[in-house]
Amino acid sequence: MSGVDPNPEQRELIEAIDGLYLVDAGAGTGKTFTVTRRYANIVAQDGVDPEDVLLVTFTNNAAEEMRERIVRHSEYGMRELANAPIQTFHSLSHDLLDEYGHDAPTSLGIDETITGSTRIIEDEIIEQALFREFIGQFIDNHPEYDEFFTALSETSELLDLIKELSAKGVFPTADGWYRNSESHLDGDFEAFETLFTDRNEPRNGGSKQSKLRKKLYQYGEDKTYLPEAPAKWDIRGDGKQVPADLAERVFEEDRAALKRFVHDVYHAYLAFALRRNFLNFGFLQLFAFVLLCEDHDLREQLGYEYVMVDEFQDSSEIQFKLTLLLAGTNNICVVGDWKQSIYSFQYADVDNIREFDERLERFAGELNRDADRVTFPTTPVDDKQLTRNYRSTQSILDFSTHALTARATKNESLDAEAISEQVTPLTADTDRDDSYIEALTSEDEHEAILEKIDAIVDNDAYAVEGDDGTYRTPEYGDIAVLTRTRDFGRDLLDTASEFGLPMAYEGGIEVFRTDAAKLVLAWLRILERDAERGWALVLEEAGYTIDEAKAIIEREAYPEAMVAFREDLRELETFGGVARRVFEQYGRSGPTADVVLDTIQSVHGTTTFTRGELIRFIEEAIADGSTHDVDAGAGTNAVTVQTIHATKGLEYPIVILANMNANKFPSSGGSGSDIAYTDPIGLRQRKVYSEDAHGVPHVYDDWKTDVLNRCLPQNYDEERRLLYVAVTRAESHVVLTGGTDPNSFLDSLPVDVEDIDPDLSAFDPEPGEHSTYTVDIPEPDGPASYSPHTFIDDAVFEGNTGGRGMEFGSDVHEFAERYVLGEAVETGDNPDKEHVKALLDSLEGETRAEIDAFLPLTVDGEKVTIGGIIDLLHVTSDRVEIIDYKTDLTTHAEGEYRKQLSIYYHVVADQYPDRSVTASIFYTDDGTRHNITPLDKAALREL
DNA sequence: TTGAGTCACCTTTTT
DNA sequence: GGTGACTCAA
Repeated sequence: MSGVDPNPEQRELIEAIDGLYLVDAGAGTGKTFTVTRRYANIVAQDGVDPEDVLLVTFTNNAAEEMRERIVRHSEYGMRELANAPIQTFHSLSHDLLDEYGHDAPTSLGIDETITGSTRIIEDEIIEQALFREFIGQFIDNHPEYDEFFTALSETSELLDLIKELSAKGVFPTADGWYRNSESHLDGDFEAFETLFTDRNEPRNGGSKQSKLRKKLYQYGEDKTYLPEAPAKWDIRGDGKQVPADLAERVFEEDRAALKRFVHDVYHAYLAFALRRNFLNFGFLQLFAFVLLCEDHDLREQLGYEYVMVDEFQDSSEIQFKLTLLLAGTNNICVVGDWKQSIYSFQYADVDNIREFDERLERFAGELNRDADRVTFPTTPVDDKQLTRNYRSTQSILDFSTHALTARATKNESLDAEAISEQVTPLTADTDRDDSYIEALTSEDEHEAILEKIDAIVDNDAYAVEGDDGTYRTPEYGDIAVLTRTRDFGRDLLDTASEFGLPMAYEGGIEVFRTDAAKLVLAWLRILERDAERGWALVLEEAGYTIDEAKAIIEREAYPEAMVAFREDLRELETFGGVARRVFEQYGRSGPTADVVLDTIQSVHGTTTFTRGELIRFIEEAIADGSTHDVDAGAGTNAVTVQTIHATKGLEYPIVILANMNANKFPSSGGSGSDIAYTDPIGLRQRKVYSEDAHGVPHVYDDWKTDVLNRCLPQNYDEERRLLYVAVTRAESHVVLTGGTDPNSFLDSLPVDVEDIDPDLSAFDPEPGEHSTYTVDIPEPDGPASYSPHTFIDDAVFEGNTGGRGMEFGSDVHEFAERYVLGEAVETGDNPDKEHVKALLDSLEGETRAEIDAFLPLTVDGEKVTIGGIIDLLHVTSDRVEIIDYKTDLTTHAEGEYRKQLSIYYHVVADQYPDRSVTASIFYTDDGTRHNITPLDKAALREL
């Protein structure tokens, strides 16, 4: 980092405070230093207070850091700056809506209000659940859109689309689209045609077919088109190119109905969210934007005298526009580095910074169309650069620029010259340059990395700069292993632990997707009900073939040692104990096992989960891929492992960029595309709906969509920027590593790749400090009035068991089904099965079952068959509660559930005439419970 | 040697 | 859905 005095470039920026500035601040150029000094300089003026200066960051941590550093270098203290607008776009939007936004929704024709109690939904999983609830109701209320829903494979695609639209400033009003945002939905044919033509150029001087024609070879493969779809030969033509008029044929399509559908879903979801008193991050900005657009007085009153936006390459389109609405003068300074834009999946738009001038002009024009909203001149924009790098050596900086032109695939054509022209070269501040830049591949990449780390540590040749500027030999804590994927980091961590090398993972980890967690889950399932899925995994782990395992499970002739182990486990009192014992048995002692253990212990420590509930918790965690934050304890001398995304903004003396493997990095398909205006933003009907001769709905693929998708080129620019970010984290040395199938980045970077055969037989790392972990456990779902013991999935809870529940797994369900179907099935002394059998036997009338429907019931003397078994029947001495757990409203609608529960209600009420019977649906995702007023028998018969 | 067609393999990041 | 290794033909 730069010293106390700014360098000339920095000084120039610190002192240039009036006017429009676009600052290209490369990695390690002292950006935060400069921004905080500039802020101090601005507020040092007479008549300028911190309230007049808006400083936007992208994370709350960054905002706090800014605040602290400003305090150190300005006359203002922490107290005076506590309320200064140094914050993220999201928290700023939140504050604005809190104070002024009560009626903002009316501008979009929504009669709901935003209040101080409106929650911000941060957890994606929770929002998905709310959206599912919403969409279930929407489907019920809008039968006219059935055909669109039939054509969707996942309704969650709609949520993704809505979030993307809100990030791009496309909002629905009561009967149309806000301002001119509809144009985004139609796409830009000219831009599309340019792409199309480019991709349709024949190659090798005209002798080779165009990329597009080759791509269209697969046209129609694994697809079902309607008969009017053109044939493959018609699409591809017979020359080297695809017929030029294909662009028009696939682009021109009447999307009016589709737009109406998206509009209505979008608008209804906004209303639903407000009615349910929540907003997501995107909607926060959406309403803040609407508020600032509509309320001219507020905007003028608010208009900041100075605005600075840090990390501008991470901003989205709506955030750019918010910046313009928030600025009262042209004293705007945006600081960033397009080369470090790696968050497109969070709707960051790299063109905000790359094409700043053009966008500024255009956005200001759009905002000023019907009123003077941007009252300051948008030119001239003064470009500034920070080019002195205080982090890395010159050879690392030079190497890093090659990352931006590295080929992502073997045959990728990219205009290296054009890219290089956009790169502002950085100059290292240090004269010293004895950097190693190396690359290695190995059949065992993990072990090769360990060997390399061992070779680096305490090796004078890899000296690193110490705090005092002198050079010293490196230790574990100087090294970071960066990877594209979490998976690789996690596995590497386990290998390191196996060999005793101190290493710590930092960031979110999918604890329950680890092998260790899956082993614990398997044994829990075995303990619970000798579940097949548990035994299968355990037997496979022990080396049995699939056929052998099947035979063992079939005959329930489990290996003796395993049965003995199971009985051992049964003796243990806590789940933590079970997990620990399983890890001992399997020799799992690595950090991943520790995290799993910690997580399980805290789950059990903070709640009173039953074993079945714990199983379900783990199953859900696996399905969600939910992550738990893992942090290395401060001050530990261990190698750090992180994903590249997690490492942004940090620096390490030595960087090992691992997992340079095909299909992993770059990931297949690249990371998001830059095609915002040519693409009609996902607004393509993928499939067409019709009915066959029997009236059965059929879903067809839409040939135009298929072709259109193939016209859009793959874009690996962001993957290259990731590579760039990784390399520029390094201060002194860089090592790239790959496995047996290295990626083409390795081929095209100017570095020799050595294939090595690691030998760790004599490996004896110094003992380092192993890190400790903290694990965040989510609160369990469920209403407070219910003890977790009543949450028994697939269970019948009998009063006469004295309050103890029994849990039925899928094998019990299967038993129930086959029993009803009249198959000869044995309960095998399984108490659960006997219990179910008793229940089924107790039902009056002839039982019958159909495929996928296995609990036969009699209502009013008539046989009724319904699919699915009720989740919980809670029987006590004076009441019976019927509870059905739902997480998913997409397949059924609430009305359907009401019908099902009503049937149960009558059956149960008949069986227990002396007790009060209630029926309710419990939505496990948001923990709400809805009581169902049962339909009466006459109404049921109608149905 | 070059190009068209065919086929097996793999699929992420998180404020 | 995309890549790259493969086969076969010119």
